[in-house]
Amino acid sequence: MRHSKVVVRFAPSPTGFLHLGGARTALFNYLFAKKNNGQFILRIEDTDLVRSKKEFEQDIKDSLEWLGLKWDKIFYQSQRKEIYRKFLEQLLEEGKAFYCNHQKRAADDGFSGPHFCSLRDKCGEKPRFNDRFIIRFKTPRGRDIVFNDIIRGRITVNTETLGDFAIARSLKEPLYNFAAMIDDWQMKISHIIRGEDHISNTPKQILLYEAFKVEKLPLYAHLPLILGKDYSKMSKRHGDTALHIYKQKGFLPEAIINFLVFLGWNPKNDREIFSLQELEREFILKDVQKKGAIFNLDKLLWFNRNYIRKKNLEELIDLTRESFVKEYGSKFDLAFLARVIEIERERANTIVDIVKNSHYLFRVPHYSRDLLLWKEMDFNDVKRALLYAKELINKLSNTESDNRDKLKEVFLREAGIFDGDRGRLLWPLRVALSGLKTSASPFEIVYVLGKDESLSRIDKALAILIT
RNA sequence: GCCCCCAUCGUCUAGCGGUCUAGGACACAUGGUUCUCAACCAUGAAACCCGGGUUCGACUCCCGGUAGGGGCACCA
Repeated sequence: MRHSKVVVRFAPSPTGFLHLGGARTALFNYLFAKKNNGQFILRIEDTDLVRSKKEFEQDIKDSLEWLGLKWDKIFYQSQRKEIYRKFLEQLLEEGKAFYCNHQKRAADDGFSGPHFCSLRDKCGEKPRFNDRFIIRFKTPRGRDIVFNDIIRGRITVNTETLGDFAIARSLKEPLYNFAAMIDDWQMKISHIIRGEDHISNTPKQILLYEAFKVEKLPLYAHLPLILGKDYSKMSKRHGDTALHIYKQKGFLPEAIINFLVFLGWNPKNDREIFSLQELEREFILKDVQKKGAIFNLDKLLWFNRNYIRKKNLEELIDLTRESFVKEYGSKFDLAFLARVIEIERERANTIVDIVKNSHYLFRVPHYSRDLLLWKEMDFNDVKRALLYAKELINKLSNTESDNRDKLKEVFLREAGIFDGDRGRLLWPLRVALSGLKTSASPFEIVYVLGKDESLSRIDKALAILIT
């Protein structure tokens, strides 16, 4: 089988931050390109001067880079005005497009639907300069436009439902359907992979290809949308949609990628964890689902936990160091930080959790003395336990207190003598050290805090007991 | 209103006419492990939208309903 070169594009308009849906569209394009040794183009569709913002463009590029989706080329529609103008003039000259000065159609009170303009047959006529004219495509009437969607199969749309759609405000201001088609054509895009919300644009763009007598049309694949919990198109009211928010909340790009690709695609076996590199090999476009998928935060968190566990300590330090400094100041050394992360990573869903949950390791905790009580213990029991713990820690050699496994072994063994209920030693000790109902184990905390700080916190606990 | 798309556990999904007493993952429940939390292990509850066909046989094919989604701009 002969294949011409695969070229795909992700074509966002910089009118908002890159959101999850856009990220997934970009991902599928990227994966398809990689899988087929093709090219992945990023095309910034900034023809709408009013709504397009530099800030959003930057956010899109930053987010894509963060995810690791590198583009091979980048284009800006705002820099291609001359190209659009040339083709617009051609269409006008050939009588395939016409000027129209009809008012914007009201969409508020009941749709009148697409329409065919009464001016469509007066093609050659130049507008008088004091009228406001736009350029419409002269849509052929009563024809079925058929295309074969890679994931949906045959889709048929009759041109009667299209009407004479607008293709430009003026020769200098092309509109979406026109600019996108010209670019897809000129950039030799082989596969157009985009959201389901573009299905209705596809026949319009096909009509334009035909108008220019283009022989080889791109293939289309329309992705299902990401839905909110109530099944409607995901939007702000379903929670965060902008990708940078997820970065900020401590999600790893690996987790986002893995999660996003599984919203609609799977390898048809039980495996769920895939790196981007693995996906580049495994991804099969036609296997993507037709049905929209609901965004499920729990599953994302599960992926994220997975990838946090896969990270080595150095990587996690790099990822969190800045946040730690911001949160707790810079008065700690790297060795200490490494230990903090080592014990807190196990409980973290996000890398922000690692930072936030280790508060008690940086600050001396405050708590009420009742928290020190384990089951039927009274304060005398607590006191005995804490004094015993003090003794234990004092006896610890430096090599012992620096060894996580050794500490665990010692504490677990010693705790065993407390009437067979280790909680009688470990609970009060853990609370004395952490001030928390839930935290890492006391021996892990000793490992992080060291002997001196641990002893000092136990003394504080003993002091609370007396008051 | 018109057009298009779509339909398996709560969610993401496997299934491509008999192997389905419908499999996995997340979430949930119970038990185990355990100083707490997390993790881990075991177990459990949980689905083929409805109605017609086709067929010896339909979750799987066809048609029709219904539900859901998307689109219908001088936005992209």
